[in-house]
Amino acid sequence: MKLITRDTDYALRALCSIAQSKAPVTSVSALVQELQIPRPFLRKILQCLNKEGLLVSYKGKGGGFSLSLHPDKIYLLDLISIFQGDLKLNECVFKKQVCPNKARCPLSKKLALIEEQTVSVLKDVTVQSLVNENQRPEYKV
Amino acid sequence: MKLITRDTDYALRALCSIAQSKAPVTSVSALVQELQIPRPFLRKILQCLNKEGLLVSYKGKGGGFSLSLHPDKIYLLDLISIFQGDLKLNECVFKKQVCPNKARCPLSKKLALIEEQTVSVLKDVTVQSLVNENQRPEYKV
DNA sequence: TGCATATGATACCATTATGGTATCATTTGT
DNA sequence: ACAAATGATACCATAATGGTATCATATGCA
Ligand code: FES
Ligand code: FES
Repeated sequence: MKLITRDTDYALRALCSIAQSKAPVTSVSALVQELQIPRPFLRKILQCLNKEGLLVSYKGKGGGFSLSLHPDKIYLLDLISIFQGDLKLNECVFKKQVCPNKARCPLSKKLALIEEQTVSVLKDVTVQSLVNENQRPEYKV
Repeated sequence: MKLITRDTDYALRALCSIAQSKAPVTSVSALVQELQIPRPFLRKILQCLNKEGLLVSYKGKGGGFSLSLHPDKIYLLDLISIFQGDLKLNECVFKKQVCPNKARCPLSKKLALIEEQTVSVLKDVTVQSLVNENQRPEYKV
């Protein structure tokens, strides 16, 4: 079971990379160079992030992307939401015949608890928390 | 993100149904009748559970399946393991260039924590815990 | 003994999600 | 004007999921 899919992953890496860049804008080429992500796929992802308001784009020569939010305000949970939809673990195990009394269903309760715990753990993972902090070299890849 | 896939779900329902049955063996026909699961798919699942040692099968007229373990010893986690493989949330976000220092990666730690919590919540979900207990009608479906 | 009824084994198929390409249009610095 | 960048969009390949189809084998019973 993948909690984080490829596009979310790539988006996260790209955002971290842009956040760490000294230049005011970062081009796709620079990111491809650094992250080794397939160029057209990365472009699609960045365009999406732009539409979602996480990036600002600059067209034309010397163009590229820059963050439109402080790295502290870019949450992994938002990326997951964008690329994978809302984190819903399981609506109900009994798909067709829905539980007559969901509130009393023990499994349903446990799934809800797991979801809650998961969100709680992920909620303070931001781009900021992944870069620079203690100079973690792994996130500069 | 689905924590529980269709076959795991169906297997769980079937096992609960067999556990609740008064008869010594339960036929596929009876289960199809009760659970409204596509017959050939259910057969495949039951054959799998038989191979895995969770069910005993009886061929021929009047045949069917019965539990080979006490419902208390049939864990949802085992079903998940059988049908979905081991519950690994994410080996590593950076797929190709693996972290030079995994132990220091904050995201990796969080994913491990989530996995741990998830297992911890699920580990006492057994067939027994889902049937009869307080006569929950929803699990008799 | 023979047959209906049940599971065992296995191969195949349809749909969807994921991961990725390809192409052309538009903007912009020089 | 032109090269260098992104915007938009349609398409494609692979794998996972969910499901079928078919034939072989075992068994209870008339
Ligand atoms: S099975 Fe639907 S909520 Fe319990
Ligand atoms: S990114 Fe691989 S363990 Fe942190």
